[in-house]
Amino acid sequence: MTPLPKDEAKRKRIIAAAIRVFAHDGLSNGKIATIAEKAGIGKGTVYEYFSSKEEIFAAVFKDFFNQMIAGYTQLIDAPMDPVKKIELVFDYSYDYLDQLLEDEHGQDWLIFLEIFLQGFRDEFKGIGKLSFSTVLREIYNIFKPFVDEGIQAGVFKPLDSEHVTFILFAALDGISLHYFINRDHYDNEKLKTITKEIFLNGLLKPQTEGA
Amino acid sequence: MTPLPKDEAKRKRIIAAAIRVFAHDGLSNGKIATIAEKAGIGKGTVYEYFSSKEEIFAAVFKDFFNQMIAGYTQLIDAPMDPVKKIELVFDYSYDYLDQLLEDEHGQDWLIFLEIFLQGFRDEFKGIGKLSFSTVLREIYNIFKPFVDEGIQAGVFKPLDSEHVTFILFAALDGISLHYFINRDHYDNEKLKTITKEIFLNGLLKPQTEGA
Amino acid sequence: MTPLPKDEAKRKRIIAAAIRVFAHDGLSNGKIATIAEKAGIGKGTVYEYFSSKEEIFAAVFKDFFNQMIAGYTQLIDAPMDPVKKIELVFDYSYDYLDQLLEDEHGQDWLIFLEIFLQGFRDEFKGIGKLSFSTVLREIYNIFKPFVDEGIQAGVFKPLDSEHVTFILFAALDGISLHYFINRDHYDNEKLKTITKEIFLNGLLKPQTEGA
Amino acid sequence: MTPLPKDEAKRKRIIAAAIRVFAHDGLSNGKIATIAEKAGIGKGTVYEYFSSKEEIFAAVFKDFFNQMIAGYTQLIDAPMDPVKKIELVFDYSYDYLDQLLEDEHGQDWLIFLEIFLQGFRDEFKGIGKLSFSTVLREIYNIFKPFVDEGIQAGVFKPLDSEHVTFILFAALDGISLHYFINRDHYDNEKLKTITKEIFLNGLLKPQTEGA
DNA sequence: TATGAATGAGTCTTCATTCAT
DNA sequence: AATGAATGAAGACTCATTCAT
Repeated sequence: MTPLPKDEAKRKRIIAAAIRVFAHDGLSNGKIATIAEKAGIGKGTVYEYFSSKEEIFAAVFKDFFNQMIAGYTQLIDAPMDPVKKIELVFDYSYDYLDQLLEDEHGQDWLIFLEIFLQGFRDEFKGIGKLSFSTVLREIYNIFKPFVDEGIQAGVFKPLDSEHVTFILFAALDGISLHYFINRDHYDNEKLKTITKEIFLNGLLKPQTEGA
Repeated sequence: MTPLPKDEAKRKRIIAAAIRVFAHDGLSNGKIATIAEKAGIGKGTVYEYFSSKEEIFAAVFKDFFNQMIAGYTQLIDAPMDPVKKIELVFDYSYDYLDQLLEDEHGQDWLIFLEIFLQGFRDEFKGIGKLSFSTVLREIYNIFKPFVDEGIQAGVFKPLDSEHVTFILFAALDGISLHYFINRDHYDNEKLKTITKEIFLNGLLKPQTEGA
Repeated sequence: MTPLPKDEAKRKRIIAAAIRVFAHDGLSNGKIATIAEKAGIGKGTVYEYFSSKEEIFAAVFKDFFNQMIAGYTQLIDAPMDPVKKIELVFDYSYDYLDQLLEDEHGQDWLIFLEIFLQGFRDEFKGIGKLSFSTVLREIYNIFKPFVDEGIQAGVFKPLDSEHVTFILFAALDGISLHYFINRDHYDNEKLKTITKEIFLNGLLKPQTEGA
Repeated sequence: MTPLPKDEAKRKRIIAAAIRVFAHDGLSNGKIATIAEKAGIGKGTVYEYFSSKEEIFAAVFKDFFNQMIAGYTQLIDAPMDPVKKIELVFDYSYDYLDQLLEDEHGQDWLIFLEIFLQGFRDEFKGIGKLSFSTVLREIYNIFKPFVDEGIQAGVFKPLDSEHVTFILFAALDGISLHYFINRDHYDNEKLKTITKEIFLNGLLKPQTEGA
């Protein structure tokens, strides 16, 4: 029916509005009317760009991961010592969250959980438009190259890099999640230091004494 | 109002049904009618035991964490070398999930995310009956004693145990989450080994050679 | 099925409770559970005495008018000058209301309106168990004898006593109704005086001067 | 929330439908679905114009009294001898009811009682949006000017006009109420005559003989 | 006889979606 | 292309009534 959307900027505005609404109110409780309002357009117009609420969420889903992938990729791309990179990733995660939670859109981060939850469910039910697990593995693999690099260089232990990156990202994700709600009770700098202490040393090949 | 009826078994049945329904369909989409049906009772009867959908969820919330706390506490209680305990906790988590996901109630685990999400949101909005972050810290603290123990014994690095336990549990949680959806792509045994390798060595005090 | 009620006192207690509940909450909003509670019995027991909510209301209806008829009849029965009787009736109505509204059951009087309304409706729909209009005419007729008496004695104008009593009671009813809600703004004694002044003089045969 | 849609005609249709439904079925028993159906619109549309059932009733309430006030005001406004006015008011009330009850919407009048009852209750509970007693006094005061006029002119007895108008309207209201259900048993003309006979003569200053 | 736990029919209300303008 | 009024399917919750104890 609808041939194709037109105004790409408006489409973006809808997605941005949807992120905030879904994050704040949840997927079920987030209303199309609210999204339209926040996007500054009429309720009916939303349906010129997306054929259903579900499709809006799919777009949010895609957008969210694209941004995430872009963020990490950029971070990782710079030529750098693998140890430094890991440190960078952890520092970045903590600081990114701190900055995110500071401003008025702090809650936007909840969209991550919402996506996670819905992604899980859709995958389980086999109705996911995108394979959630595939998207996740795509992200894990961002980290894989520099783990490989570190192993190759003999700095990291010769572990299976696929599994290592899985653990790294999963752990990082969990820490972000918990930091999100508990950051008032913990010290950013201490967490950074200890996190790196544990993960880095866990990864590092023990120094042959005498070396 | 309702001075709570007596049939405690029926109450449990409702909670059990609610876990499955909320996990499968989400908090908003899970219908009271479905819960009643799964519990084998009439729709109205649910309201003899809980005054609202929200209250059912609160009961699920409480029940879930009590079980979780009970599970870990039991695991940790046995007198044992701190290093072994950490190994045990990680092994337990992987195996527990494997077992959980095996049977027909595999999806029940999603209730965890649902609780997480709702807990976050309620806390943000200041309407949480229970402080979600407090409950979480309660769980972190299950692990704290044996981290303390390990530090005391000079086996672990002398890090701040409060922050260490936070990181440990948060990481474990993230790993569980991701393992949940991706376990088909990763090897249980390999993950166990590598996880312990990283975390344990990260925690362990480097052996002074010659000592 | 149910052969016949047994404990007459309990039946009365139920009706008394029902009056208060229906008056306070309305016929639709008044709950059987509340009635049972106020009557100090179990919810199921109510159904041993009345087969339905509607039947309880019918009993309240009957009870209410019986009491009303008894009250006015007693007042009217005493041998007395017809003019004095009218004065008595009006005084009685104001004072009765004042006294009624004083105590904690002040709102009970609302049952009157509830009955009125329901009586109207049932009569319209032809489902009234008792003919509401018949009951009302029964009450008008309590007043008829002394209007007749007054006319006979040549004190009142020779008007049709049936229509006069209708007007008298209907007016009295309206005045009670309005006094009920507005008594704070009007002076009891002034109202009494003026009411009698208007109605009595309206009824009284003009004194032939020179008499 | 709803910035009230524009179709004022539709709003009126809903109110008109609501009057009939509430009058026929009562406030609690009158269903939104029925109102919508009678208004010829969809169930959901009702909520575009009113945010709740209660608000519909409030609108009916306001509408009803506005009409009543308008009716009496118009009647009273014409320059005329105060005695004639009272006669007019009483005649008007009887005839108005006769005409009202003639057509198919005869029952609509029951809404008056419904409003009365609800107004009472709300006022008692202190939840009335409009003060019911205030609205009533507003109506009493429509009559006050011509009572004053009559007293001033020396035609009426020098009674307190505030209390007189209260009694007049209250009595008139009661008479209307009872006439509503009992008009089949009484003669319109006779009632008119006798009513005026009683009230007018009750009010009129006795003619000084010799004058 | 008395009870209250169980029940499901019934109702308000919400909101994604449609469609006439 | 944009809009928002109209819609009805869907769902939480209430409560009169039943019935096993």
